Amino acid sequence: MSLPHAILTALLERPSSGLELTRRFDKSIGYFWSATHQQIYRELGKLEAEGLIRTLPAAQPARGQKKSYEVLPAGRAELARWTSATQDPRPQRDVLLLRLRAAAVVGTAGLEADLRRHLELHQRQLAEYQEIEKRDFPPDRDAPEDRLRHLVLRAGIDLETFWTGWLTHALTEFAALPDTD
Amino acid sequence: MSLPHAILTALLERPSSGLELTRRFDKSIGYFWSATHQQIYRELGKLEAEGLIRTLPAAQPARGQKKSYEVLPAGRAELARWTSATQDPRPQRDVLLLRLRAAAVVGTAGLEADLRRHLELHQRQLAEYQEIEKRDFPPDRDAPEDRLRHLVLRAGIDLETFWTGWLTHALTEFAALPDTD
DNA sequence: ACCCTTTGTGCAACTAGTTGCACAATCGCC
DNA sequence: GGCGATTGTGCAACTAGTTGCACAAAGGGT
Repeated sequence: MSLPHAILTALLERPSSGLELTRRFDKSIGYFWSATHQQIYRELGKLEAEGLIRTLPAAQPARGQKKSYEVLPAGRAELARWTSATQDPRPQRDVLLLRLRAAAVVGTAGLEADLRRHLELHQRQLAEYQEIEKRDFPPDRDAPEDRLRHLVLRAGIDLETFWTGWLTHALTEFAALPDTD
Repeated sequence: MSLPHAILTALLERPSSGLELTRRFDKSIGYFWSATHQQIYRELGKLEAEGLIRTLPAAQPARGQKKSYEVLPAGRAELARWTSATQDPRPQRDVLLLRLRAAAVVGTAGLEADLRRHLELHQRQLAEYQEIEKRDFPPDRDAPEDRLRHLVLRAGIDLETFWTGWLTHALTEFAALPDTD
């Protein structure tokens, strides 16, 4: 049950229309919570029905007509409740590790190329994060919200650093492996 | 579409019944792919219907009667195909990071306790992995499958190391923060 | 005036994963 | 020999996320 809360957070940061939200999910928010525009529209409908958000004044009713939403007090309260409630981490699921384990049984043929591709993707992502860090978090900034946002970005950077490191190591291991087929 | 392949891998490592699979998913496999017994039984049924696995000889038909499965050649082929096929990483989703971002907007009240709890969980997990590493991967072992399995375990260890480190850092940041409510 | 692209909203159907429950066999024990 | 715990299999209903498509409005070019 996290998508509605992701949307509430985004709308609190800035009231937006469905498409604007979609774009923001493709960028910053999507770094740790992704969603398609279909999901977002559906969820906006629900949130409005529940009275947690509402459309901004200049409300055109028509389809294909821009419609912006803002968060109501009830929405903010719900978000605060959710943020502070204890939650268990959701179960791990990582396809790549699963494939590696499968490769131990059926052979590593073909896997190396995809590892290389993943490495590139993670390197690119890491570079992007570091760019953002340089741009948005110069060493002097330290308002509380900035510190929190920076913390989140650090998690992203450290995670990508882990993946690039691990994948690099995995590839050198692969090079040393006999060609199991 | 990874659960069937996780099951195929597990069955290739050792033919098992539904409940045995469930236990193994709770342990080693569950470290990067988790599933409930209900999911597993359902999937076993599908895999059998598709001709990728079959029940072992001493087949009791009755309910509440143990039933073991083994992988058929078609199943092994499918697993090999899947392992080597290129796949995009699935979208990131991390609730804790999302909550932190929400906290930047609605305040950090209550979050700290849960961060502490998560830290403990990750520390415990890390200790468990390190235990396994010491037990199962003494420095001399290096058959190809062992190297691959070790690689997977290293990923687990490094990930947990990242999380404990990051959470520790997050908690010191929290301590320095004014009490936003 | 017409068409094509972009922007924007949305429904429907499907796949994957979760939760809650039911029920059969077996084993130990009192 | 009946009773409760454990082992084992499974269905049904639900929630979350994905994929494929439809359609309306606005702007730009020719």
